Amino acid sequence: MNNEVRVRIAPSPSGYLHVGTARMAVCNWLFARHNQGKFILRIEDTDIARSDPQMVSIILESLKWLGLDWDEGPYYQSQRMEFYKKYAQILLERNKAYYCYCTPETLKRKREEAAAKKINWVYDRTCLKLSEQEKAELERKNTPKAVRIFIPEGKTSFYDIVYKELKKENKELDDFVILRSDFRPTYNFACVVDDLEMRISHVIRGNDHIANTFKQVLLYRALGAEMPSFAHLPLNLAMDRQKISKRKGAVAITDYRDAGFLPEVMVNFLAISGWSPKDEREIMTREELIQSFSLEGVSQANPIFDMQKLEWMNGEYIRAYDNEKLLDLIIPFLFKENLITEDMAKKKREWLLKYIQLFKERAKTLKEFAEKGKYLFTFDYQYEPKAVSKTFNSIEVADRLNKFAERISSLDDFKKEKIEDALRKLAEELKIEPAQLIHAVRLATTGVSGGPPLFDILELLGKEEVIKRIQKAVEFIQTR
RNA sequence: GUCCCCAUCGUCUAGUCCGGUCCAGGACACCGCCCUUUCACGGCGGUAACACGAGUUCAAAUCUCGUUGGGGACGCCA
Repeated sequence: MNNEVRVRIAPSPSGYLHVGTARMAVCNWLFARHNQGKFILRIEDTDIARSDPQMVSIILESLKWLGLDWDEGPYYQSQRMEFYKKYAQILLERNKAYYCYCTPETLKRKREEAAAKKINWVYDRTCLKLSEQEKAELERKNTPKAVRIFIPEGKTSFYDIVYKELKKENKELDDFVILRSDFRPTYNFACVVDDLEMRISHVIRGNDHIANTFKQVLLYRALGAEMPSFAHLPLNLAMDRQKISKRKGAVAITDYRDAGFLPEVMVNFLAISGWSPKDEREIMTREELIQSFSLEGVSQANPIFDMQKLEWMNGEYIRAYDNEKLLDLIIPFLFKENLITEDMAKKKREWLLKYIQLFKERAKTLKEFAEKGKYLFTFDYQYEPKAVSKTFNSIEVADRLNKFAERISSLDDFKKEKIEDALRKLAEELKIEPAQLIHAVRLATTGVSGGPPLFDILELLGKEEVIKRIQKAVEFIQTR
């Protein structure tokens, strides 16, 4: 099984699961599932200072939430140090790498000097030119040393599934460090060693890694190893065409979860951002995505992350969702807003299902259920100022509301049809448009001017509550 | 400063490999109409793009070159 598809997602635990990383995870996962391959999770935590174990659990949680199950791992680079040492040793023995005794301070100074003169800096190979005597002397003094790869002359090229043939002159590259003076590997080296050891068949990652890939190809060559296939995917950008960052809105996948987006929407949306199935489909099930996904269909230009389209898609999914399942997803949001108690969640399930049905066509996110329908859960709602001046514009309105309250108090069966009958009849008697009364009642009982059909709302509120609310409004109008 | 990549409606894209079927198709957003007590949903319709300039060709969104614009990378970060 040498041609088994094995892909990986390799987040670094220096932050939450970024949407960009999540998109890469989605593409890798879809590619693995499409080809009946393996999806491997590897945590790139060689930078101890910037790695946080707590972040690891958030990343795992985020991947699970998205439903991107992995077949192997998580592997931790911090626990694989012997591999990196072993491979570095091989390169050293074959003279493909050499020790560098330069201090980071010296290198930084040289780099800055070069920048000041506006010249391109590559490592000047100071330590490659060291004589045996000089080396012995440095060794005797126990000078810290890093390991650098030796970049040969020539050019390096590789075939990218998305970008086709990519090449670069080796002189543009420098002898980069592969092992730090404390023996920890650098990113490019650890990445190659692990991809090799894990028998990764396809490296699918962001196009910001193209420059790294040249270095990695050189590493594979130096090791005499066979290379995986590469596919660099375009990067999602924020609306201003810059990289998505915290300042520009939600970056962590958990932020989207907390804002009320469905995991299947995130997967669907992330999948079709930068990739298209080539037909007119956009909303696709997980199975359809797996079935149609291919790296050949990935575009080369960086797509902008379109929040409005994400919201639209979330709304589409919500509308298509089964009410029972939807309710279970919404309940946590109701808790968070303190709209219901555990007890109510159990006992008022039927009522909550009706409420869900009413707001289903109006919500773009799960969170909106808790926001738009808030007035159903609390008596402590405010009247929209604009609607007040438009609808509660005379004392007459208070009289009409009182009359309506009287009418409904005599209703035995507080069902929407009956309520509607009562209201229309009253409007006729008062010689006003039913709409006029409807708007007044809506504002009185909900505090807002729009929303689901009024009679459904009233039925849901119940007779006593509606009457109480009308009284509240009447008092409000009278004291204006 | 050096290098790499990209370029179709405001946004995501189809078409580009294998030039003619494209006075460029779909979706989001926007606008209008219908439905309607409202807000939505839904239905119908509309505005809107081949970055620019050369070249090749009977014919170019599609091929070539240049310009411009955008993105990315240049660490003992990942």
